[in-house]
Amino acid sequence: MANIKDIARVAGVSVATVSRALSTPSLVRPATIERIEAAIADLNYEPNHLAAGLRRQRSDNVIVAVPSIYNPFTSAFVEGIENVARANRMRVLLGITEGDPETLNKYTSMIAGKQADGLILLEKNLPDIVLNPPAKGKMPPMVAACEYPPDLNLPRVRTDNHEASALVVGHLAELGHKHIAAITGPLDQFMSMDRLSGYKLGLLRARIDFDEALVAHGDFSLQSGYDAMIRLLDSGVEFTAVACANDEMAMGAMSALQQRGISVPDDMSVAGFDDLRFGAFAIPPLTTVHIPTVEIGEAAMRLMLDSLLLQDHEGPAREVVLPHRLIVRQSTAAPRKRRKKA
Amino acid sequence: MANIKDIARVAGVSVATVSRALSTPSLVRPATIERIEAAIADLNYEPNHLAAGLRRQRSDNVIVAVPSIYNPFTSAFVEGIENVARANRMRVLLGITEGDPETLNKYTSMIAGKQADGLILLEKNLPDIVLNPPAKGKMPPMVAACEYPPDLNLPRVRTDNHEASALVVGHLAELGHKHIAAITGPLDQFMSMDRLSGYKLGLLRARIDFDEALVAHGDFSLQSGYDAMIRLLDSGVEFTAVACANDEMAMGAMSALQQRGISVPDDMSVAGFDDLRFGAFAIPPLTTVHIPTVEIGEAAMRLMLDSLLLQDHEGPAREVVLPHRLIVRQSTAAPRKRRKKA
DNA sequence: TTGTAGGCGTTATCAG
DNA sequence: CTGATAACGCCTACAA
Repeated sequence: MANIKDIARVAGVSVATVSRALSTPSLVRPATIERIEAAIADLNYEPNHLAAGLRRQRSDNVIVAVPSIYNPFTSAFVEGIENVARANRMRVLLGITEGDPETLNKYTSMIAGKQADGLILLEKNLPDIVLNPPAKGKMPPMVAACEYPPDLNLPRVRTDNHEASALVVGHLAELGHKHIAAITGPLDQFMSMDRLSGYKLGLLRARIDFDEALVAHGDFSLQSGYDAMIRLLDSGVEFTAVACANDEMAMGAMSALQQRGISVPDDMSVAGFDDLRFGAFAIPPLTTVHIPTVEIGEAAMRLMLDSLLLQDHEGPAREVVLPHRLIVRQSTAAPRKRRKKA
Repeated sequence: MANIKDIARVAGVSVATVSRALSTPSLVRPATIERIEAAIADLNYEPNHLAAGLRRQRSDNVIVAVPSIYNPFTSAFVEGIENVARANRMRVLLGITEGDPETLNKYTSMIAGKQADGLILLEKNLPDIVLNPPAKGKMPPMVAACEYPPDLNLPRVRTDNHEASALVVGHLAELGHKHIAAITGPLDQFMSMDRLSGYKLGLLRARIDFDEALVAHGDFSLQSGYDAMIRLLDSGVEFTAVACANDEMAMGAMSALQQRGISVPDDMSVAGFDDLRFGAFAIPPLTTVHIPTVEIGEAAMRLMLDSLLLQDHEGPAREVVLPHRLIVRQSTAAPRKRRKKA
């Protein structure tokens, strides 16, 4: 493979000039640039990114830490991140953790090892380095694109899960529902907790008492939504609506209802969260909260670019909150009069 | 940041020994290794991957080129690729192309530029370098994880879309359907063509005449499945079953049918393709063909690792074909007797 | 506007 | 088993 020296020789200039022609063309005479470009085309030269990176101490990669990418919710974030990265000559290194904290820690050390310049977190876990900060100024650039404890001083982008969840419950209450169940996500995630507390807030605003028996826990998967709905149904408590912590569980729940012969929305209203594309084509189409997932990814990557530009990553971190909005479709409706369930 | 020289000094050895201790510990006396490890822990040393890469002329990255990752089908592949990459100390660089051939070509030149060691293709397009091969031995390592023209000499992994599609149609015919429609993918993709020709093969085997009027074209999206079904319905042709080229379109089609008051499977059987998780929870649960998407990704990455080990990438390329299987759920059933549609 | 030269941090070769 | 040292290819003062 040709290198910068070869180009210099063929173009009859020094390597410095070639390097400048490539990175700061304004400093080089146009005629010289032309000769250099001809040589580059001739020799099929491609700058060695490893060598440049070693010299400049940066890899132009960001790691995205995500438990799994095999679901529409997280892959939307990643798509947004990649969009912005690509537009800024950076690359996205996929860091799948499978929820393992040790794997996550490896991603932070990859930054020290110059395999990447920063880390975007889409994970319930936090790397050790956040809890045990190293010497000042040694903190790797990090951005959080999901819910974390509020006292955490990290640039972050998110939506207001708390409010959004209350919004859904408000919608259900407005329709006239008095007994509104919830299917939550795994409670070791801040996002799930936020959505659950939003559910409680929604009840409070509607002056409906919270009833522990109406809360079932899932893990955000279709199957867990199905299972949670079956448990709710079998428990014998009365309810006419259910607010699910994401669309997948809502669709799982609808599947369970259909199997039990309970009609949505006539006998049961179901609401989701996230606005996956599948929800619009569910049967019936799913009422949900739109979360701008791709945009969150884009904003996260922009925050990362900012961090990379800044000298130190100390000081109060920026927080970007993106708007959600309720999307009412046909899976929610007013409850039937005096409906009783076995 | 500490470097190998610092470690060498603190441990009282030469840099060569440190390097060996890290990469080939068997060549170093255990006691020496211990001293080195102590120094590494002391100084919080992390090997500089850029420097190592420059020296060894490899980045330990693979690019995966994919039109978009924001859908369950492609993200499953990528998940599989990452799984195997991670287990082999390699990283996945996300290369989203948005279907743009120029972006794809950039990914091939990134290999020349040592940003990555190889390219895994999950794209309908082929990079120019495949069609205009450079000098012998200069071909970057590539693996195809999707359908391409059969004469293409690239290591590849796939399923038999042709047979699988015929299998679905066979299932429908066996149920007694005589008028089986098809909703295809975009016909500029080999995969769509394969699935379409499999549909024709299935008809042939069932001794059913092919009818152009029963074929509607989509683009693999939910919306396009919905639209295609509406077109089919509005065209006035008679049919009692539809084989869709993927699950998303099948679910879009079911949504259209529901809206038109046509019952699945009583009035219309619907079959999908891919076995997305959503299909199992669709209403009714979707009959489909299981494609081992994650496994295909894993196999593709293994093929890539093999390519990287081999000196030259010439000679006949390996092909791995993974098995599919029909999954019969409730969206398909025998047609109603003497059913007529307006 | 251009050239010279000293690293960036490793690995690998060659001696010992 | 260990050490000295020459690359790997580029960038960037500093000089001209």
